[in-house]
Amino acid sequence: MSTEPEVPANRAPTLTDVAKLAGVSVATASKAINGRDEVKAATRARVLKAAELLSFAPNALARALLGGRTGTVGLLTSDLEGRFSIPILMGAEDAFGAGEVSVFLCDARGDAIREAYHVRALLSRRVDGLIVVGSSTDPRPPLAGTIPVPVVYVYAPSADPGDISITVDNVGGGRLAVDHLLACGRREIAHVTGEPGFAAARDRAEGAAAALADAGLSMLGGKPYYGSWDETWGRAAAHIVVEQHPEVDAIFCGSDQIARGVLETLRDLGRDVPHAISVIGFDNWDAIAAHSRPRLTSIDMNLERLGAVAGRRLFEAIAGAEPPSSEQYPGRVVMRDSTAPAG
Amino acid sequence: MSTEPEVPANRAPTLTDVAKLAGVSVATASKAINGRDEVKAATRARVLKAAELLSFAPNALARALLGGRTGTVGLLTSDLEGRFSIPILMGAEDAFGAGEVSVFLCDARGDAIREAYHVRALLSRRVDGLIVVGSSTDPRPPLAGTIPVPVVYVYAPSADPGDISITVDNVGGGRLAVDHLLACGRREIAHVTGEPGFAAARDRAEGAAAALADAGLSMLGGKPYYGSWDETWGRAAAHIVVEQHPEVDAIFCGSDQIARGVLETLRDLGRDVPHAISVIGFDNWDAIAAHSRPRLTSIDMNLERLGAVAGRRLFEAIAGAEPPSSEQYPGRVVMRDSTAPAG
DNA sequence: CTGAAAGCGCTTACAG
DNA sequence: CTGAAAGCGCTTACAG
Repeated sequence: MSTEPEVPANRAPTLTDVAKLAGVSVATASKAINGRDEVKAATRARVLKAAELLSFAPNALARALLGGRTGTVGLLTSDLEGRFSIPILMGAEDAFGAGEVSVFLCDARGDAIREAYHVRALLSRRVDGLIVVGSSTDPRPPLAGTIPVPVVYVYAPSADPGDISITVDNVGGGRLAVDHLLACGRREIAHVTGEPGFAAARDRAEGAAAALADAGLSMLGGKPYYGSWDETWGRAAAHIVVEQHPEVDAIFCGSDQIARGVLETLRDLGRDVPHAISVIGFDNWDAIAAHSRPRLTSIDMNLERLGAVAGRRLFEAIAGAEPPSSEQYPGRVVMRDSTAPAG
Repeated sequence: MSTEPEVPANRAPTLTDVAKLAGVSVATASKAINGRDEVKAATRARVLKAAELLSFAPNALARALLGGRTGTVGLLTSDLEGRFSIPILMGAEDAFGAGEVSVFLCDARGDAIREAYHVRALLSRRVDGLIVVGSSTDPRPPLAGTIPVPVVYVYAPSADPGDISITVDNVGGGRLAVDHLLACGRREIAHVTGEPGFAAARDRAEGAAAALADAGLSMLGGKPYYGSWDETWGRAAAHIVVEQHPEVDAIFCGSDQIARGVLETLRDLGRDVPHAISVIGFDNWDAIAAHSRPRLTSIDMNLERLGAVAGRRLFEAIAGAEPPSSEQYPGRVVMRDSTAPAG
């Protein structure tokens, strides 16, 4: 007849194949491979060599079927395009990737139906937990239905205060920006920002106002210049501010794109940035901030850390730890060349 | 004694629970749930109601253990940060998400060790296939080791021509850009681009040169102005080009960031864009292209489609179709305000 | 049309 | 120290 190969070519080698090749039972092979210490050294060596020979990789599905835990989590984003999701996602992936956890990525595209569909699929794959990444800092509705595994919301908090949400401290971020300008000796500070419909805009403005109040000052014009998040508004707003308040010596912008527009207009007007007028942005978006003239000082919200924290909290919750409560994280100032003491 | 609940509270309901509640065998419950037609309508109804009642979701792991296929694929990126990966990833996620396939996301961070580690993990989770997303268009080494499932490389081709690679046609993209400028009646065309160490730079330049040659023209200065991919180089290069070739009437830029810098310098110099000089970029990066002055015409490489194609090809390969061969996809011109006929 | 039995690849008490 | 047996949750021939 034909020669009988130890292992059929067309399928992944199983523990049975390894055991056969090593001349032991599957039970023993299992113990050897998993480093249990009730195995004679010589036996273990034989098993490991056999596994090596067959490039055996234990079937994680079979394992999961037993253990209860699968070592997988779902990462649910509502908007991959938005650049805020990406660093968060990287942070989370990193927090897990270091361990034994694999991450399912699902983009709901901002659609509740798609989201529900994805959740269903993830649950049927028996993920150990879920991370929900929002695309704005506004609260979002909690996941529909009863979710039998821990869930951590990140960036956008869940509207249900009972849920675990890891968010950015935008009020603190606004404070940070203004405190930096104050440290540069600025007193006549305007705030140009995005749409007031966004919590991010309102929160940053609130923080800015509070920092100014603490210094006995108020915002130039008495309130923020609300508009949109882009450069076009930044350019227009700079014209308005300079005209209405020629004494302006600093502008805190709600985004780097706005700041970029402000910078361009100030350049067109021949204003000296950073000395006559200092400008600080928000987001620390490298592509925008690192190549403007001058290069833009900005607030970085440490989104990658945020993702990593979310990953760790989920991990803890899965491990059955005390359900962690919600947390807010502050940002930091990244100095470039658009802010400096008056000179 | 105590009341006996139909299902213990603390674990996911199983098919056995459903069967018990419906008063049938697990075999019958399975058939009912899977829509096999050897089940009496009334029985099926009872089973479905029971499943509904328990919010039963079939355990995908157990299913996969049988069927051979898991309905999962691995998406291996080398650099999530790079903005090229994201649209590709969205396209792929979309191609799969529509079906029954879930996607594992792994970021190797450009590290071969991490990559090997992730591949190992994915294989032990028995993914049905792998998509490898590169971060530049330069060929990359194929995955190490023997991979027992289909692999599709996207954006960066595998260095092994026997592998399936889905890539962007950068030569064609360079052609497209120059053809557009020629259509605008331009004849004195310079090419400012990034580092010559990148295949993307060389390929686009090659396409540009070919299109010019076809029109009986050659590049202003005889060759591309190579530099770096950022705005700073764009600004510097524009000065150089204008000085060396005052007759310049169009500049093809190897990236939108370069183009943005070029635009700024031309503005500083008082040159009328698009009429005196037309400028076209590459990448169609909205944040950069849509807010410049004037807004930038650019080549879009349709990366999301690229990802979707990769997803479909992998799908076909998994289904056992003829191993698809490698493919290259052209881009398209996205008109904004920086190119126009001379006026 | 329905159900008892075998089996997917593994791990874990439990004997020996 | 080693192995036979049961079982994780499901599906699929095979009887009835």
